[in-house]
Amino acid sequence: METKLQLLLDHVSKWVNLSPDEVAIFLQHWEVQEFQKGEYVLYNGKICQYDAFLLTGSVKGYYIDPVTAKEEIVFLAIADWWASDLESFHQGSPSMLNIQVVSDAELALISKSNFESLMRMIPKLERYFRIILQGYTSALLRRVYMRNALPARERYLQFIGQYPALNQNLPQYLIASYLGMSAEMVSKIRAELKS
Amino acid sequence: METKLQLLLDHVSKWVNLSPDEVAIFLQHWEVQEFQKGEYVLYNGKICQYDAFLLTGSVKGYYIDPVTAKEEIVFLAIADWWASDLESFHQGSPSMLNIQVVSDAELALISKSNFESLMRMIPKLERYFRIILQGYTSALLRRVYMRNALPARERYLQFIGQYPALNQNLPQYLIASYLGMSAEMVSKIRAELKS
DNA sequence: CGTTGGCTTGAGAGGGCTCAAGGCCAGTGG
DNA sequence: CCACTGGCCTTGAGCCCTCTCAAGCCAACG
Repeated sequence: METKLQLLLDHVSKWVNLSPDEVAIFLQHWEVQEFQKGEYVLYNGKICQYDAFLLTGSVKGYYIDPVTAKEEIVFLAIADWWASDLESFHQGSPSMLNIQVVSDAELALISKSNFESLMRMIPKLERYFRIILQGYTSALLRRVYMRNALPARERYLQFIGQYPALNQNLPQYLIASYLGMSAEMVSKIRAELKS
Repeated sequence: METKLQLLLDHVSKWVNLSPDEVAIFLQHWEVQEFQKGEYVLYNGKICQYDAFLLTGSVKGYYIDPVTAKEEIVFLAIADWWASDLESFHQGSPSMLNIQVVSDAELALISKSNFESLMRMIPKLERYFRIILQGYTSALLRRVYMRNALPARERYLQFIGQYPALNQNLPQYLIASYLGMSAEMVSKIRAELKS
């Protein structure tokens, strides 16, 4: 069981050093759960019970547009990424998002109470999460900028340059929505790039 | 001097309780600086030396599009908001952003070394910054979603609903860029709303 | 009172969307 | 072994939202 969490442990260890005792405590606070393609990690309207780290597979976070009834991809995640609705998780508010598994996945999950307990027992993990969130906000600002300033083709090129792994592991209609363009647009850009 | 930092202290106190001793330590780590309209807090290409909290006034963070040579607003900030390039500040990398004062402002500034020192002396501030960043990521995700899913008019309506203070204190061509639309578009939407 | 910065208004153009039809697998069941 | 199905991608036609460009207006200010 613990071995599956190695990926998460490695991730944390990039930023903070944990003693063997702390590692043991850390591991006790998590559970690993397997999800199959199509299963939901979180339904919109529900409260997000777990913060989740992806060990394998891929998931999408999306919002259903109430007018057009179409899904809008808010985030995509593969192994080594975090994937949850932080606002709902930390504030106990109903989530706006659906989180669904795109390809069979293993997730490391931590409940709110375990999260709080972990922060109390190993305060330096606050630092880890602060640093992770800093990187996340930077990435999101870039995403906003790209969406506002760049035409579809440039956005797609930036995307495949920055996240080749996402590009290879996810169907392109999800990537299109993530990038804020239609699936047809991605198809046309790809065709144009080949020539 | 210290009194000007009261706004910041109040902000922090919403999330963590500081003892009188800790408050004293906290205050020693900051400096207050006044900026006039048009002055730059950060130039792109430079390393962001300070994390900054706005006490009064307003600032804009923008990026100059290398192709069109136009400025793209990445964030807008007024009193009670944070405003810096976190990536540059924490990683010591050259900033992509310019940060410029829109209307005369007072900023609470903390250097990188003071920031690190403060985290060492009052570790629970890690928690404060983690929580602040959580809220920030949620706001950014909403912004991405809105940009992708909503037409200009709806984005503008959402904006004035959510940030009336920004709408009232900043010229509309900045708001337009922030929302990812042209200044003319905002003008037309406003005209339409009045009728 | 001329200049400058910001807002308004209108005409024309275009990037990207929608809609629709068809192609290409991979899987499933007869 | 092969038709059938569903999911995904492709291609094309037409359209619309929003942009660009241009001109004019108004208020603030030196």
